[in-house]
Amino acid sequence: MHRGGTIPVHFFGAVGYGYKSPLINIHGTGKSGAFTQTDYLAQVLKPYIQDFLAAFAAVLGPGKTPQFMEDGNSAHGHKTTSNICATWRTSMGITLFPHPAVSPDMNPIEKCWRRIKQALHRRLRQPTTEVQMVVAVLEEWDKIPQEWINGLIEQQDFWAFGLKVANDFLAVKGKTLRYPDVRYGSQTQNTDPSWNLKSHPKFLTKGGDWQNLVVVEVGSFTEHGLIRTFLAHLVSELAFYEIPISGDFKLRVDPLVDRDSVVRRAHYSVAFQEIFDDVLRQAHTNPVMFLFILADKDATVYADIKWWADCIRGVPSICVTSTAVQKAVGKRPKPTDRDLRLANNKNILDCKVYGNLALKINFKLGGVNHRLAGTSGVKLNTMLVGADVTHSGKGADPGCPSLAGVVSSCSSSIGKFVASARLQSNNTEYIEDLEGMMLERLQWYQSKNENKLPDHILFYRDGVSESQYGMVRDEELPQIQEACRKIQAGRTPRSIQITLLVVGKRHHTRFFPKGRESPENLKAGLCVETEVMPLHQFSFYLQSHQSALGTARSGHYVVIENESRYTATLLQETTNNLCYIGSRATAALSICTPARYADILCDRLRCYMRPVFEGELLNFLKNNPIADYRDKNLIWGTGNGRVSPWHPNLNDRSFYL
DNA sequence: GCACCAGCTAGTCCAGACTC
DNA sequence: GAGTCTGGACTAGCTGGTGC
Repeated sequence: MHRGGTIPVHFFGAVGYGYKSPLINIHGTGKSGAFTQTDYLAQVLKPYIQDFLAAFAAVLGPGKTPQFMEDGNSAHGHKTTSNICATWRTSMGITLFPHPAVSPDMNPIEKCWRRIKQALHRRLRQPTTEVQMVVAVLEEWDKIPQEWINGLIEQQDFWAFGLKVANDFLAVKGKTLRYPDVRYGSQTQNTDPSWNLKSHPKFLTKGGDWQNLVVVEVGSFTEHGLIRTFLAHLVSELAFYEIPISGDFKLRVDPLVDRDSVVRRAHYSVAFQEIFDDVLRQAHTNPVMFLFILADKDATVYADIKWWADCIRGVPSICVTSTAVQKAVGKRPKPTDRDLRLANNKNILDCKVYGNLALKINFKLGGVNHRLAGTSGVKLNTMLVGADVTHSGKGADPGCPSLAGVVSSCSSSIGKFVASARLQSNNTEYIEDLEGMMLERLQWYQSKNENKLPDHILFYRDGVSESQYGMVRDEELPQIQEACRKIQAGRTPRSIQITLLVVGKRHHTRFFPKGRESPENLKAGLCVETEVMPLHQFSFYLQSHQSALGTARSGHYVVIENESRYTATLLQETTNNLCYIGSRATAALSICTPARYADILCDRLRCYMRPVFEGELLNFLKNNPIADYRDKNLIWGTGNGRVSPWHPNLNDRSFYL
């Protein structure tokens, strides 16, 4: 349990009919005190659980076996049978009583935790230290009467109100949409929900050459031979895709991970600029792209690198952690010459790290990796759009702006998406300057299509809950329409037809195949549009991806506007097809690509604002207008008044992916 | 009628675990 | 490297109860 807002403490306890265990104070050793599988095994399972079960068995009497239930916390190790907790339980002959995910009401211990929290809230003198909190929780645990616990187990609240949980799931009819074929180079492949590059390793269009390869090691590596091997493999791999690399500049920057974010960001900015200037002096041309190899996985360093590369220098960048380097080198077969590799395709790209890096490198150099082989279902001359908003979260200035991002394509079939972004009022989900961003996107589309505007816009809005559908319809849709009117020189009626869908991933609807004893995920392409849908809403669930672990979550798509007059079937198939155009991986995404890209763009925007989120700039910025945030040197842009923060060099690139 | 509080819901971000 | 799922912590906003 965790008592939020004051002193965080963690406990383990067990209850049963006629039984209440001692309460054990436990401590997480993971990041920020997170409780890990190792902690659970060492602090709970090994020292206590057998005694608890034996004591409970004694209470139950002969012939009855205690049932042990855990919730779905990943530290309990339920996802595989080979982790340390599962292995230990198996070796001890302990079996688990099933507990449905996201169902705290199904577990009586949750009500005990709630009782303790409520009792602590009622105390006149609140604990002010961890020791006081531990003592207080133990006192409240002791006060819980066994009769009350027995009552929880006998009769749960929803039974008392006449509600019962059905023994069976609700049966719904679904349909399976076909996997679209994808095209790499000149080859068309019949795809599964995930595929690889072994049999079609040429990209659709090649990006530029990687001139002046600059490798920057951030931090100290004990094993330099490892990086040399990794780079040799990478160069060899890229040659296979006909992406030549010239130049070879390897440099190192000392990390400043423990310093405050302002000093740290300034340090990296100076160091990287020196490297850039040095390469320019020697090679007489600008570096095309930077490859950063990070000794440690550190989100703050990553944020500083991306801020410098995107906002200051305007150069594409790729970050690889030392873990990935080790993984890649360890798995890669011994390098052979290209002819041998061509003759022996099965040895190519057997390590996903090199393959994924090749994907990133090609599209960051301006290439296009693949496209759908047949028709996507998207209407002719359509601009695909994705939009999302992210908020500052805890720890930041209460007035810290939220960040809105929009991505768009220049055609309906190729997966290249470029972006616009804005700062906006704190914790505002509604996109305040959607009109301005849509105008930018339409102008870009026009510039790429011989001055023609799209006939249709297919707009996917991410991260909006059911209570906010009205906001999207009444406040965001009119902005999109206004942008269309403006770019058509005020012409009324507009000729650009808008179809707008809200995409939701965080809902509690799950689908399972009927008649299977062991639960397993349905195949990718599952579409459900009846039974569980509201009567007067044009919406559907679509599980576009194949989930290898856990219970697959379907995307929930709600149609807010349909000026392009898509039929339900066509919109479902189109949306499913659009899950296959993501450039970063060789797999169908769980939500359609424009929405996913908008989500990724917002993650990148958070990198730029990281010093504010870390609280370092609050003295300068607290409760200041958005313009002050926008113009501050070390965050959004460089204080030169740009609306989107990144360097104009990147306006035509999918640099944020 | 107003202020305050607690409880609840729904949302976000994050860490951890896992697979390809 | 990519992707996924899950639970925990935290927050905002709404609702209903209580006291003045």
